[in-house]
Amino acid sequence: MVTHGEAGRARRLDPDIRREEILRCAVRLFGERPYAEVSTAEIAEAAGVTRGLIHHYFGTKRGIYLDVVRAMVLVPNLDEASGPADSVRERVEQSVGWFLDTVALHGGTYVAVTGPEGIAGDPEVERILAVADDIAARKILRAVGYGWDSTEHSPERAVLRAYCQLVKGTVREWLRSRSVTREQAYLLLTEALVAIVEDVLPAVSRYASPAGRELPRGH
Amino acid sequence: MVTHGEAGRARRLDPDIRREEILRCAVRLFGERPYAEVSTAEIAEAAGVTRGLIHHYFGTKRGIYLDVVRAMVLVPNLDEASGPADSVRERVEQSVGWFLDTVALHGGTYVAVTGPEGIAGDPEVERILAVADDIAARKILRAVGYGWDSTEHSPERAVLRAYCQLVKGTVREWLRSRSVTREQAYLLLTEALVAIVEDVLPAVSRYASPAGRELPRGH
DNA sequence: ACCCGCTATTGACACAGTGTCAACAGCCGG
DNA sequence: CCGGCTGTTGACACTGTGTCAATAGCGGGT
Repeated sequence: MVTHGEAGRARRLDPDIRREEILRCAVRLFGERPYAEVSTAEIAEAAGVTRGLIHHYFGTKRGIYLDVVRAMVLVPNLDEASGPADSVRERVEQSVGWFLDTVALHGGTYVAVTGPEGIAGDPEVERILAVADDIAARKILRAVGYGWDSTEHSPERAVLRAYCQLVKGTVREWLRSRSVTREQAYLLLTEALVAIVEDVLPAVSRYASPAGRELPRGH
Repeated sequence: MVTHGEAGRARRLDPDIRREEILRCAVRLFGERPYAEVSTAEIAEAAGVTRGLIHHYFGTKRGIYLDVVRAMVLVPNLDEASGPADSVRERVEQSVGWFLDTVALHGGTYVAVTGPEGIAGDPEVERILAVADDIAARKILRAVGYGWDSTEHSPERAVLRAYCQLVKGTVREWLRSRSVTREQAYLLLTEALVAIVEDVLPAVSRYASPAGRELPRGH
């Protein structure tokens, strides 16, 4: 069952290489099975090293999982998608199409990590996912023409972060349950985003910032 | 730190009562902290019993957590919301408004359980959440007039399940981050659902079932 | 080519938390 | 008052994580 046939002592490698190799195995395992059911011993065996080395490089099991999540969630880069497009709808369609193609590459692990089944139940994991959503939200805002200065706490960004949840849910229905086709997923995400951009964002921007109302004085 | 001042042996109670009491404590603890950081010993202490009793009633830690998730996720009952409404938009607005009010009651724990931070990484947990989403999806479909026979695998239901993710994400932005107001959340969920009902569902229904296309011959 | 130091890698240890189970003891009927 | 039923306990075994001094592979100096 050992991926690497190496039975004896592991070759002495450059730390970066070794770390990379271990991470690759961890990504695969955490994609196949939920967090609790993957032991550090298993990761070590898959990587052809001993358990001690895992902790040497990543500290704790949570530590290596955080790196796995980071690796999965920071891969997509929406910037590449922005081609020449005039209407909001065209830009939306380009972004959504590009995202679906990208996420299809990493398939299972992306779904497992972003969904509820892979998570360790750690605030740090939540933070990483939240940061990734916020980055995505900012990029989407820029892609659809709402590129002005929006703070992280602005309702515009918040709306787009919520939209990211719709995206994840849709990808799950597409890749895991296979209850919608890629075309149907594309349709759903496109129409929803168009509705958000055209109907929700303008109205939301007219409201005062909720933080500004509930916490009037700085502090 | 013991919630119940009872130091000595716990009173002999009716199993249903005891079970209920333990579950109440577990709901609170799992709402405050992520799964991994809550030990069975802690739940036992909070409930004023010993750890052995927890396992006696719920089998495993996972077992009690599953019951917590079930309790949280099956509370909302969308049927009550359907009042006299003519247009699709009115029905959508009623449903969304009712849901937001309901979920506000359970606040923290609902968000913790449905989001990625409370989960244990168990397929069973995923299944419970999926079932809850599917129930909600079916109810929404019925509420907005798509009440005909839709199988669990139908793209219509899948689209609504994905919408449930948007709902959760929005509730999180509202209750946890406080980056949107209830009105903004209401607006987002309403517009998105209207777009789904009016634009996405009709188009999705025209497509052939994805399972039918990708798995032409049964198995 | 040899040795030597650096450090990647190991194996054994300690510990926390879960799950099991026979024994105990509170409540109820006779 | 006593005997059983069963809710409840405490001790045990086990799995898996995290720590650390000891080991051994590789490169550089001579």
